[in-house]
Amino acid sequence: MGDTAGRVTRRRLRTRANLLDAAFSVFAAKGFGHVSIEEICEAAGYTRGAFYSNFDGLDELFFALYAERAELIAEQVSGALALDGPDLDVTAAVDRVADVLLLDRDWLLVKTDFLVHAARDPEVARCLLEHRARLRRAIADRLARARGHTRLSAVLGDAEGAAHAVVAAYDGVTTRLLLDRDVAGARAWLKQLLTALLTG
Amino acid sequence: MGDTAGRVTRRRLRTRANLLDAAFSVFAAKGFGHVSIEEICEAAGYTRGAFYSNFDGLDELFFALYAERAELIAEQVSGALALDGPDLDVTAAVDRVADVLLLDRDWLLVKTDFLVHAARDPEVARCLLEHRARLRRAIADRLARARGHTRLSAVLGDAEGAAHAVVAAYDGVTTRLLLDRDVAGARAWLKQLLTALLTG
DNA sequence: CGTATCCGATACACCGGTGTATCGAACAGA
DNA sequence: TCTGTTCGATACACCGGTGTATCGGATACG
Repeated sequence: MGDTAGRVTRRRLRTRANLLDAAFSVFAAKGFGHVSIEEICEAAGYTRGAFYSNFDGLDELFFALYAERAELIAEQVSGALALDGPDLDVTAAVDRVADVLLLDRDWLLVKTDFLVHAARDPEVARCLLEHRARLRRAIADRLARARGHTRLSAVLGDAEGAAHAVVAAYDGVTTRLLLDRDVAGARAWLKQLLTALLTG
Repeated sequence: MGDTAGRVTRRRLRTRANLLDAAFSVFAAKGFGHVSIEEICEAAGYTRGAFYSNFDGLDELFFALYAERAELIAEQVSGALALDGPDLDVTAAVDRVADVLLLDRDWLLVKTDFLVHAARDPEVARCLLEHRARLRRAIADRLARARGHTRLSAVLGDAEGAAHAVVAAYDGVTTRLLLDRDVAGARAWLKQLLTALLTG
């Protein structure tokens, strides 16, 4: 915590990372709120001593965990969006983004847990909203670049509106995937939905 | 539980209902998984004795609670769909349904908690999927009836596909509403999305 | 190497929730 | 009103997780 000027400490980083990894699995399996600190420590092969030395409590760990993974995903999405030249068709980008977004069911589980958490804590909600806004902006930019080629549906308004729709579609498909566990189907369905929305 | 042939019991029904009502508020406020049996009892004005006399545990109560409310919503939606004659335009139905679906934030919170729960328990998931399928069928029927008037977007396929899209849009907007708490905005946005999807 | 520092394991006291068994009060039916 | 049954309050034993304080071994650095 109080990193006033402490030594660099190599071991600490490893155990912290191990705890985070273990926590991810446990959270995905049982859900935040049904997980004890001890469970995580056991899964990681440490004792509570290690935990309290690295985190203030479950909430902080959960938040750190989410932030870490969310950042990772965001980078992947940005990468997938920026991949082709300035004026290729949207459908290719849609394919790549859909593949990235619906990669890992465990991540969707944790993400949804975090959503539920944020829904009850305005502070956390603001943070999540900001993160989503960043993603949305990336999408909107990409859509704007493609405007010359594919006319966007007029009902959705500008690129910002269309980006909102894309995110909504993603969230909707996520819900379905959480229930039926059909990743391939979800991807196909997401692509179809996005196509319907963007090339309407 | 073991209602072999017990007397009709009038008081029991009231306390059970009271417990369910209180549980709804508590679950909405804190989220399943952060709620103790005692909290619910306290909120309802009973002791654990009453609770264990009516339910086997938290899970059963939560399930009963969800089933009760979900049934209620389903009826309201069916009503909103059936309201007009056999061949009015979809937009009116869309308006009414959107108003019904995004009525109560607390319900969305509990519903999402339940989703998260179902996502980790195939048994529960099957039940939820069935419930969703029933709703979807009602929507598909309604859309099929309107087909003569408004041509459905070809990308979505038949009425079933379109109904899937409607549900996905609803889920997506729900997510957003959970975060920004803007009910009016969410409704407007849902209507816009559905319009874009159905009249594309 | 030596050593000052850091990290994480161990032990301890504590608390809140759980589930059950029991008993008095409320209630339906005659 | 009387009575047998049901409901729910109370009391009890119990457990699992929490957070802290302490200590020995690991680690970076001179």
